[in-house]
Amino acid sequence: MQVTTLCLGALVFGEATGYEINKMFEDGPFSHFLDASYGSIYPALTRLTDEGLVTCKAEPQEKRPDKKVYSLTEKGRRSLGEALQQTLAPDKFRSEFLFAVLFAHLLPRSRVRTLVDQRLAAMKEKVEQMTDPDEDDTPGMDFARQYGLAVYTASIDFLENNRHLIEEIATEEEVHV
Amino acid sequence: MQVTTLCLGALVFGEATGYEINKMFEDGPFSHFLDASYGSIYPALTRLTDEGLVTCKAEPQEKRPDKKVYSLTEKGRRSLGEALQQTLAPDKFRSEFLFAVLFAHLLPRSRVRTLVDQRLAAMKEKVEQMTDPDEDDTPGMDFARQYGLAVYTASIDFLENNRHLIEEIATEEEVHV
DNA sequence: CCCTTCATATATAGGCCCGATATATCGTTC
DNA sequence: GAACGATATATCGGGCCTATATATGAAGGG
Repeated sequence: MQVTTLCLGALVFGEATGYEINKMFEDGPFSHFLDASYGSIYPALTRLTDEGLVTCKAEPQEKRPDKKVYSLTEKGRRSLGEALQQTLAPDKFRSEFLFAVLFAHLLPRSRVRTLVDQRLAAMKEKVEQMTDPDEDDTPGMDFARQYGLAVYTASIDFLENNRHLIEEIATEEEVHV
Repeated sequence: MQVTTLCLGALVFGEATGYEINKMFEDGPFSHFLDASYGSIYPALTRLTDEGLVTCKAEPQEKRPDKKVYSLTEKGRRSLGEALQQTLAPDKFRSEFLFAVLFAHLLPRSRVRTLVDQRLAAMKEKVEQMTDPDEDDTPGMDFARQYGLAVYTASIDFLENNRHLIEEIATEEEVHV
């Protein structure tokens, strides 16, 4: 699924600028399970406009670049619907943390501890972000939020209960350099 | 973290060909939390050879392309160690399934049910794959495997217990096309 | 009161990476 | 015997991320 399709999805929730769509991926409702950035969003919106899947009205602003507000067309809505009928890519999880863990026996114990602490902190922050529902969350967003909470909670529990396993196999602290 | 670094990591477990490294990402110990494919692995190995981080010995084969077996050099091992001291990228999760769920209210109920069923089946297959430890697993691999099990189990539980939430908001089955 | 930082807002260039494809052969299954 | 999958390397096209450029107002710290 390409960024163009993700942008169509973003616009289902109302008209938006490229800047606002980017925020949806950075902090907003998409941030927990999708990503896309300026380098793909702006070209995607141009392509979508060319194909008639979105419309663009430029709102002139003084001393700022024109704000380009995009809205979904009927054709765009249909196109999203079709994309959601296609086979979806399987969920994908990428973790450099687990990659590093594979080499725990080659790393100093302090480093392994730091890695676990950082991972735990990051996940706890995510949990805090996701704990309070937003008023205007759609039921789908609410489901995704709770799904995320369940997964992060399980991850935190596992890490806290099993971190000793990898910390034990790490290399002893060296007294001399 | 680039594919070159991931290849260095793969070679810590012993010498290997590009083909075998690819398998580590496709079915092997890396498959649950990393990905890389031929299009990046082969060029990476060439670059690593040029930089002296790995060595390559060609094993001639009859009626087959030469098998190129790569091994880590001392320089390569140090390079991996340094990479593991750098700040690691945060874990990333990408789910087209959750994207689709955001639009559950626009989809026919049968489609939503299919999506959930497929997701559950995929995760249960993962769990089965990960349940039995391999003899020659390193402790790090074992940890990663158990971590994965904990997360997938929690995901499955959540989905089974909450699927009704999104199935209820889906569009009623249409009797007429 | 100034300076830095952050937020708003669009856009592109460089480089990395995935997916598909090409080539060649053998073993297994239908 | 036909089709398919595994073994094995390699490249091309296109998509995407990171960093950067440009411009300004608001807010906060010193």
